[in-house]
Amino acid sequence: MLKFATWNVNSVKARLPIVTGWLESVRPDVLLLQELKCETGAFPSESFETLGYAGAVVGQKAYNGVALLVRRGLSACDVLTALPGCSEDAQARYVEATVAGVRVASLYLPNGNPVESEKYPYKLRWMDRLRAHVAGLLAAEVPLVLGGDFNIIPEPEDVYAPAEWEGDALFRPESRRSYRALVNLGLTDAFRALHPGEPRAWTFWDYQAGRWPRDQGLRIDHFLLAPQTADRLVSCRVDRTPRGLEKASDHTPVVMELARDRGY
DNA sequence: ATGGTTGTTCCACAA
Repeated sequence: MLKFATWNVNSVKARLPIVTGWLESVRPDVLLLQELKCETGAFPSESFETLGYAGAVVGQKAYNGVALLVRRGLSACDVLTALPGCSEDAQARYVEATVAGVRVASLYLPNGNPVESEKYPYKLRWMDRLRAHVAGLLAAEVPLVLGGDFNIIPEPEDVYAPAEWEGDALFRPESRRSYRALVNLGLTDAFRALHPGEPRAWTFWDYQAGRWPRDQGLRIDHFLLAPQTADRLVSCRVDRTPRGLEKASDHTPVVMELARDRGY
C-alpha cells in the first residue's frame, strides 16, 4: 500500500511540533504540505529528516510555499518546481515529482479573494495553466496524484452554508466551472468516490467566528487521481483530530491509500 | 449586520 497525506499547515515553523507529532503517528509514504510561509532555505529539513522524511521544497518569504516529502526508502525524482507556462508566477504554489512510479503534485491553488481584485483573474489563469499541464500528463497516461489546497468548494454539500458563499472566490460559478473542467479531463475526486454524499467532511474551518466549535467548515483540500491511480484507490479520509489541538492550522490533513497494483 | 483569528511582517496583508 502507498499512503499519501496532504495538509495546509499555515506556517511550517509555527506548526512544527503538531506536524511532526502527527507524522510520527500516521507515517504516510508521501507527505504534501502547503502554506509553508518560509523561504526554501529556512524549511526545517532536519526535523523531518530525523523522522525519515526528505524531498522537494519550494518556498518564498512570508506567503505560500509547498513541499513534497517522502519516507526513507522512497525517492522523489524528476522534480518540477512550478507549473509550466508560469513566467508571471513568482509565487511558490506547485511542486511535482515521481515517487514509486507515481507522478505526484503538491499544489496550493490561489485563494482569489476579493473577487473584484486582480487576485481573482489570477486564480482563474492559474487554473487554466493547471488544466493545460494536467491534460498533457493524462494524454501520456501517467499515473497521477494531484493533492493539495485547491481553494475550491466543489459542490454545495462541501460547505456549511452554501448560500452565504455564493459570491466567494472559492465557490462562485466561474471557479466551480473551471474546477469541473479540470476534473472532467478524466480525474477522480478520491474522497467523494469512496464517500458519496457524506456530510460535513470538512478539511478547513476558519479561525474566526467559532467555525471550529460550531463545525462550520469547507471541503477544499482534495486528492484528484488519473484513471491509472484511481483504479488503485483503497481509502481516503479526513483526519480532523489535528484541527482540535492547541495552535492548530485552520486546515486538517486528508489521507489516501493506493494499492501497489490494480485491484481487479 | 457585525464581528470574529492567526501568521508574518513592518506600521499592513493574506487567509
